[in-house]
Amino acid sequence: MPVDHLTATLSALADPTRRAILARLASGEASVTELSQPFDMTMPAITKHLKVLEKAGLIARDRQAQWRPCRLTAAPLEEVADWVDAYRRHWEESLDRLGSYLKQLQKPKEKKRGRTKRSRE
Amino acid sequence: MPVDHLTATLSALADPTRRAILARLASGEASVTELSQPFDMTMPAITKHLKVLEKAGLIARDRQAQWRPCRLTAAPLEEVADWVDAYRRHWEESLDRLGSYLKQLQKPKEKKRGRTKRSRE
DNA sequence: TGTCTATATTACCGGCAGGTTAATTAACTG
DNA sequence: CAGTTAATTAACCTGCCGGTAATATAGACA
Repeated sequence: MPVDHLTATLSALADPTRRAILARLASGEASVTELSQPFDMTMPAITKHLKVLEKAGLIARDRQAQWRPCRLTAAPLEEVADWVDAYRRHWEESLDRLGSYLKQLQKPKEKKRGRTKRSRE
Repeated sequence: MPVDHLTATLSALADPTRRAILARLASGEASVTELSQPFDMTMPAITKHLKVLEKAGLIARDRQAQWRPCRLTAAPLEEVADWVDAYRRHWEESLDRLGSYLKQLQKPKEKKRGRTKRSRE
């Protein structure tokens, strides 16, 4: 129960079962029993996972008779997207470095040795 | 030590200390002592966090004399970005719903003629 | 009413995550 | 070589997490 919103969201997402639940809910509401079908796991376990997701604000629960269907509320994911996006430059840069490293492998260097056989650019 | 790559990454990111370490490394290499400065935490604790980050492939470690500086290797974050992006439609949709709800509030001309002096909020 | 169905709650357990202190390795320095 | 600095390892504690079984609650329906 971290006050930190992002931490709560990422903790919730860190479990594969919970991600699977979200994936299922992406295609529409579902009851707890429905949600528990694909998993080799008892219902209380699923209920616990749902509580974690609910606290993170990733799902919401309705109440129709004895069913308490869940639906996806994806808003907190935007915060995750924003956070990770701040690092986009870094992973793209490393791809660039890989690219220029490969390029550098196939053409002789220009800096160190003064003027030798330079190719274009 | 989950085999699941995405799970390892998200688990690593779920800790605020580890995210702070990544943020620090985004501005350049740092030694373990440097990294531990901002935190009220002993060095072995930091070492453990670094191990988690390293297993997730989010940092790499060099070796210069008795220092073992860390640097950011952000590649795994791309997987996170891709995963969360699959849900972008869902949170944007809910924003759309909010948007049209607000719009509907301030111009009730066609469908509903209400205009019953709602309190703002 | 009683019973069936769907779900939640309680109590419990094993294991791991995150922290500590103390000891240890590794590399430089005088 | 001894001493210092940097970092890791070892041993340990504690609390939470993910699971279980058993029980309770709430609504549907005979």
